[in-house]
Amino acid sequence: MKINDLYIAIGNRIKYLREEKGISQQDLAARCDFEKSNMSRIEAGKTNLTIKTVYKICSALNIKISDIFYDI
Amino acid sequence: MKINDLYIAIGNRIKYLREEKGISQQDLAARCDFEKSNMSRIEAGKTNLTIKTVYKICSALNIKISDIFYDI
DNA sequence: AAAGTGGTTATCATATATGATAACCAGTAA
DNA sequence: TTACTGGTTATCATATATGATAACCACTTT
Repeated sequence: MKINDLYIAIGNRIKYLREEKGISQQDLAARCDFEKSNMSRIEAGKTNLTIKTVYKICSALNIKISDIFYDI
Repeated sequence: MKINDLYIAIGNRIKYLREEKGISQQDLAARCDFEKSNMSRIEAGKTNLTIKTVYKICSALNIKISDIFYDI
């Protein structure tokens, strides 16, 4: 897998898990303490996330980090 | 879990998986195309890894990304 | 002794993730 | 119409991860 495809897969996974919880991008962003624009960037797979950011998102979604990488 | 404990847990996990494969830090670093000093820093949990770096390490160890976060 | 292996720590420059702001679009409600 | 919600994109400053180098330690081998 190419690295950009990995970013996109992670973004898609976050989007899927977020929608599963029925919350909006801006809600999730608020729970993570950052702006909705950044959440959009993340879900679009436009950034090479750090573990800290993944951790914030997982905490906000109340899931484990491994849930993000399930089947990746 | 505090964020620094997460970094340390990930570093420990990488160390464990590396030793399981019976390779040295410097070998793993070489496979990842970076210096052994950086590998030491990573295993010590002194850095907030990016996905790209995790990906390089997993590729070098021939494991899945989710293996790094197993039980974390 | 000298050389090699495995690992740690400090330091630096450079690339880039993050956090923030603003402008924008589409759809819906008042 | 206006206002609100949900999302996207561009841009910027600042913080920091990465990549690299060097010095160092302990241990083993020659």
